[in-house]
Amino acid sequence: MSLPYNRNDKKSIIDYSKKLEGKTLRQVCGNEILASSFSGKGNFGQMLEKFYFHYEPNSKSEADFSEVGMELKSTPLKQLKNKNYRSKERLVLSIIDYLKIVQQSFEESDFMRKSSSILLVIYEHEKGLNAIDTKIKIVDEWNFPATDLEIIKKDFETIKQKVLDGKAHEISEGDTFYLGACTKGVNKDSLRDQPFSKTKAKQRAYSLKQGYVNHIIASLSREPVGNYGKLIQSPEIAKKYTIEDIVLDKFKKYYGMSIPDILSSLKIDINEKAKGFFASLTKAILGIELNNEIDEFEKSDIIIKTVRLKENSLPKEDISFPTFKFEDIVKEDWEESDFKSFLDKKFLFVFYQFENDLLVLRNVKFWNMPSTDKNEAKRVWIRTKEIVENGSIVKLMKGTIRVTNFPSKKFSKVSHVRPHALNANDCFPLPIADELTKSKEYTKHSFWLNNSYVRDEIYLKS
DNA sequence: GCATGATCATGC
DNA sequence: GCATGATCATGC
Repeated sequence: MSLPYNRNDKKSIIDYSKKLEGKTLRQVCGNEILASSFSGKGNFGQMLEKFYFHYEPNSKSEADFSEVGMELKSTPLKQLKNKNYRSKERLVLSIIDYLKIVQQSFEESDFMRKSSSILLVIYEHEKGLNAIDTKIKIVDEWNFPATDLEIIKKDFETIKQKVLDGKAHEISEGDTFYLGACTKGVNKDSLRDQPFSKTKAKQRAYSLKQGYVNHIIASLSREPVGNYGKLIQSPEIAKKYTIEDIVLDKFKKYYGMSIPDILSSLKIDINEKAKGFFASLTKAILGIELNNEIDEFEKSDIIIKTVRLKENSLPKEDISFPTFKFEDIVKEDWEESDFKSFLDKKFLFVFYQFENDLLVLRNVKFWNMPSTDKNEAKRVWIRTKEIVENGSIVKLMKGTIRVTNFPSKKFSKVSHVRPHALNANDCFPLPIADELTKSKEYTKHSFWLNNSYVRDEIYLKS
């Protein structure tokens, strides 16, 4: 069958694909799709390959357009409340073969062979709309800039090293910066062999972090979504140093210094009372202009947490996460839960400690949660879900005092559940009315990391 | 002095 | 109007 494009000519493929922009699959190949077994309800990527590009969806180890080494990928956008578009999810690439990766260099890796050139079809996700009717917004080829590729190469080496250490089962997305190793499979529990351990490991795929996909979308649409300042100015620097090296190096100069001393040393004046004071101070130390975002952190989905330690080294506060909806948690599985997706990220902790009334910079740490502690967080999450499912939120203590059954600090050393609301009347609806109070709503709650956990496992751990 | 529940302040 | 990070109040 003759194709409407030439597989040996990259430009021909791109030109043909560009015709998708502004259209839906129904508009460009609706008749074929409706006549097929998909009947308009298939997965967007599969329909795109089969009915627009006319090849069978496959999971071969070569790129989809192997003749020109270009891989076809589609990815959804979501619209924010402020009408701006962002990537809805990470971009999942090829499966990581644990047996092969240990023998591959980055240059000859599956990642490079399949994903160094990507033809991206970016479409608008709308809840309830069939994939055949979603509007295609941007179509273009993506190649990684040299600096990003150096960072991705280091990410690849990090993943490879974990497999070499017999720790494929402990891999986490938070291990790396731009290139992640995300779980993948129909069954999330699907397990695979690894070469240097008898423990089976979850199947994982190379993936680009959601923040990195946002960066790609902004670049391709030529509509900058914000102003960015860079920590790394050239591929040569990216080759020589990791993001971690650079960040630690910038902070180290100020270890032991009080905030007023750091401010005067930086020769800047930031309002110490302002809400974003610590975020501004971090940017200033990193040499990023205050109205800019940190390019490398945005692309890496890094969460910065500033912690103020008391003189006895216990953080003054626990660390909160966004409130969860009671109606959502009962529908979620742990693997897909919002809480887990936070704990899978990479964190940058900045520790200050009180000395009398002054805060002194102690140190900074990149951190992501070890898998054993994630199991502990899972236990907290499951207990919370059970309580909401059973409608057993409130209980009586000593016959009169009302307390919640939610997992407290005593339940787990890692995490607990606590109110996070404007006041006690600031509520979310309950899927099942509370047995004791008969109420169909309850004060907004969120998951917190225990301050003692932050002290013992993040601050004090070398 | 800490755990738990409650609330505040800011900025988008 | 609400999310988010920060802080307060009380009782053990």
